Amino acid sequence: MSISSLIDHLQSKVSLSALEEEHIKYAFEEFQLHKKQRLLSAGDHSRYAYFITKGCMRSFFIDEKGVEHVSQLAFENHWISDLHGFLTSSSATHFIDSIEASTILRISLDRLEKLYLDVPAMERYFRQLFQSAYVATARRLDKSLTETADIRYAKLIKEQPDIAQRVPLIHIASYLGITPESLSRIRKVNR
Amino acid sequence: MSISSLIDHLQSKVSLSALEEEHIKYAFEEFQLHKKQRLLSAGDHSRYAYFITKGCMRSFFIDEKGVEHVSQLAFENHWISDLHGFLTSSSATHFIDSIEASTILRISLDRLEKLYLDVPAMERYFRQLFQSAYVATARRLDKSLTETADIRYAKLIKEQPDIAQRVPLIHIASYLGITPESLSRIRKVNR
DNA sequence: CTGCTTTCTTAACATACATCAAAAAATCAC
DNA sequence: GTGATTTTTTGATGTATGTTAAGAAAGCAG
Repeated sequence: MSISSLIDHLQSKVSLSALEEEHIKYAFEEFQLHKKQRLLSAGDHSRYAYFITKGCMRSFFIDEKGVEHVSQLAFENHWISDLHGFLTSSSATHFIDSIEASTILRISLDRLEKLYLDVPAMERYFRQLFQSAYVATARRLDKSLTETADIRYAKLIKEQPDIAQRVPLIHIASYLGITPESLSRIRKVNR
Repeated sequence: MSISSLIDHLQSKVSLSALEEEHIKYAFEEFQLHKKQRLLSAGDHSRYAYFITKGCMRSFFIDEKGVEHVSQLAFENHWISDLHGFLTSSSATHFIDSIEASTILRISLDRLEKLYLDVPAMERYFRQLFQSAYVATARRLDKSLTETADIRYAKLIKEQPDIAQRVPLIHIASYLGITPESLSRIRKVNR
């Protein structure tokens, strides 16, 4: 069962009693996605946060010119969601698509808030998760304003070598904030 | 007393008993900074998180070429710190300077962790704070990779008109990831 | 396997912003 | 208030990356 991946992941960060595990298991629903399937569209009511137990997902938005911009790339044991919409129970600004066939666990905001009360360690887990996510994003922002694209690409691949294998160039380029043509040129030079 | 600004701010987000307020008051130390004073240098042990009750601060790092890059601009009722260093009890990557004369409350990691246990609402407060900070930073990142500097400047000033009054152009430019010369030209066009 | 679609590469040219330099304006220290 | 320092402005020129276009390569459906 895919839920045990989530339990293992949570146990690696905070400790949980058997009863607490039951509360958690009860709060999530599991489902499958095949490759390149849409999970959420901008404008949809953003009801759920998603935990990936297998596969690879991306979130992106579409600008006024109709161009896609990838905001997140996420693999196993990571969360993906339209957080702003989810946390404020409003509509999504971002799309979420699978890149590979994936197994997902989802939780609604109601259930998550209930879980914070039943399982205080979950509040701790999410405080730490958001802390780390904030620090990581702040660093990514520092770099995006400071370093040239070729350096950002080199560091990304060094930190997450998976990405080069599992994510098409077109999405990596978008994640780095450059065009596929530019990334293709960057790759050529480093070859 | 400046600590009451913090208590008011916390009460606006979570509810606190009189006893809990006492725990909080006990955990913080207050001090003053004059204009353009250094609070933390890169390489220092990053011992504290700082809450601004009055004034204006910036955090920045210095790249290999010796150029400053502003990461955060913060006013009253906001936090500023070298979060990575603070949370991992390691050394700071960023500098923190006052822009205006400021009144600051500081808390050490030890005391904060104790506070999480004595005052569970603080864990909730920080979970929500990091949640919001993460969402805001993720949006800023989306924009920095997508929009041109003149649009980012226009939106920044629209969202935080204070900044144009209280922060020198040189630091706003850096915060936007452009040179002062470029921001000066952007301002000229919109005049 | 075969045609169709998507992804990747390459090239010529365009543009946003950086760099360098220097002067004007504002702020600060005494 | 006066000179020194910092900040802002302006101009000339350079560079990283975007845009447009088109073909090559890879992946996919039947």
